[in-house]
Amino acid sequence: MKHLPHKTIERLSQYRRALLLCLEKGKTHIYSHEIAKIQHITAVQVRRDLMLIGYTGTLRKGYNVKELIDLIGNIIDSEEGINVTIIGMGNLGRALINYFAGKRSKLRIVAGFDTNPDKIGNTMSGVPCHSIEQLKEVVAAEDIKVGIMTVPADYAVDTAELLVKAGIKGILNYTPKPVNVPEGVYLEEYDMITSLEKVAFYVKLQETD
Amino acid sequence: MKHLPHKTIERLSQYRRALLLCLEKGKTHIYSHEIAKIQHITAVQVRRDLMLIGYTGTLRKGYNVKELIDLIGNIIDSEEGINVTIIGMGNLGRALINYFAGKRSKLRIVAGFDTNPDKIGNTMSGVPCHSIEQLKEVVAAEDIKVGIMTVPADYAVDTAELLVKAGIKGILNYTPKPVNVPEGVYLEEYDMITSLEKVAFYVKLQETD
DNA sequence: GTAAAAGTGTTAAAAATTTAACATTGTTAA
DNA sequence: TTAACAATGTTAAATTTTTAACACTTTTAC
Ligand SMILES: NC(=O)c1ccc[n+]([C@@H]2O[C@H](COP(=O)([O-])OP(=O)(O)OC[C@H]3O[C@@H](n4cnc5c(N)ncnc54)[C@H](O)[C@@H]3O)[C@@H](O)[C@H]2O)c1
Ligand SMILES: NC(=O)c1ccc[n+]([C@@H]2O[C@H](COP(=O)([O-])OP(=O)(O)OC[C@H]3O[C@@H](n4cnc5c(N)ncnc54)[C@H](O)[C@@H]3O)[C@@H](O)[C@H]2O)c1
Repeated sequence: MKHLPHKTIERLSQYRRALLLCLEKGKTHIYSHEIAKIQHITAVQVRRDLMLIGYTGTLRKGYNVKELIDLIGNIIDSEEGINVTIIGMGNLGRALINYFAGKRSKLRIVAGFDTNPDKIGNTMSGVPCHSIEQLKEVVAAEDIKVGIMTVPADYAVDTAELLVKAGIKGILNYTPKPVNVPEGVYLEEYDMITSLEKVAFYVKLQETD
Repeated sequence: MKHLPHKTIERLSQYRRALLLCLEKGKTHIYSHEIAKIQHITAVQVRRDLMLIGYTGTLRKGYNVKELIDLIGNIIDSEEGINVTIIGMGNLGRALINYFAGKRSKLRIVAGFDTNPDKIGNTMSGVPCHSIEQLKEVVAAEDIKVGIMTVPADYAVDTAELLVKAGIKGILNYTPKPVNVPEGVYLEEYDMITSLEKVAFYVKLQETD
């Protein structure tokens, strides 16, 4: 397996999420078309993705849920796991910490940062909130690789720069302000407004035919 | 203009966001390569998108920020605006209401719904919280077209069904549980875990070369 | 025992998206 | 005045992503 398409990476994460639910329900095997239905894609695409990662199901019984979960883990997780931090423990930051807690054993939110003195020193859902001043120090000490940005938009650019300087290798930016990172740092940005506008657009489109 | 690519729609929303910031800063014109830089894409792609919507800039001065904002609005917004509701006024729901409030004049969050009696009857950031029992009624009365789902994952499927039955035409699902909607209802799903796993994957990839 | 059915895996084709190439045109400066 | 420049707009090519086609294999039904 040399080079997985970006879209395949995303789907693998989604397949795993779906498979974990199946496992909970006691399902041991699953067909490509079942996965496809859940994800609103085609069975061919599922089979193709699995082909790319070299997984082969049992003919006529489909895929072994447990095996597949493990294989996807081998591919997208890093063995030792990855430590993550959240910058900006406001509404969204807190919601995210709460949401992520314990969701994936290989993704650990180990620290949060803020500038508000009332928040610094507290822990939220088990995650300690540090002063942003200590970013570099804590990132090094805790071997944090990924940062999630949930600071006010006006601080987005500065925060990204701080993260990069602290040695972070990946940034997930939830502020609506695009930031720049140097080569070697992976950046993902998401704005909920864009998603909502997209939905609104297609609703409008459907109405007017 | 017959058929805009899905990706172009997303980018138009992002261009507008960037342009609005420029406008605030008093910038009247902008070059394709400037927009491109902000969005981490190429200038060609920007020009191509604008070509698709039939906007023509002034040679050597670039694009008129105000004009372009208006044109993008004409394309992606609906004239009368669209009323939106949020189902599940918990951590994420509240954060979203707070975030969206007043962001786009054509996207109005006019109601929220919950099952928790302590929440029903209150308003949050000016948005009234109704009982989920009243969904159909309020959706009709307020002419709500789009629903954002932030209920616990276990209620996602039922909630989607309720929304469809109430006559909603577009759903933005932030629960990690994929749902199904009939033809004629536009569905967009987003799971933050997938984004985080993607970032983690590319960080790992970069480390191991 | 054999044919039909229902899966998987893979190669090939199609479609969507991005990138390149380049013609065109105001602007600037020698 | 005119050549160089730096931008846009557009057609064509390349790339990425999805979909189709189909060979193959086990199970099931008769
Ligand atoms: N709330 C949402 O649902 C939502 C959705 C999408 C995007 N966003 C974006 O996420 C960001 C946060 O939104 P929110 O609603 O949580 O806002 P918030 O004001 O509740 O939280 C921001 C937090 O960041 C802290 N902060 C401020 N400056 C900081 C700095 N320089 N370094 C570290 N921490 C700092 C503040 O003290 C606060 O705790 C905003 O950019 C917002 O646009 C929010
Ligand atoms: N918190 C996050 O950052 C985050 C991020 C991504 C996804 N999510 C997902 O979003 C959803 C909400 O997360 P949260 O952290 O806000 O949870 P939460 O428990 O804080 O909020 C859920 C809200 O939904 C209400 N509710 C429960 N059943 C309902 C029903 N049938 N109809 C209407 N309302 C109902 C609850 O009363 C509560 O107010 C979950 O599915 C979660 O997985 C959350």
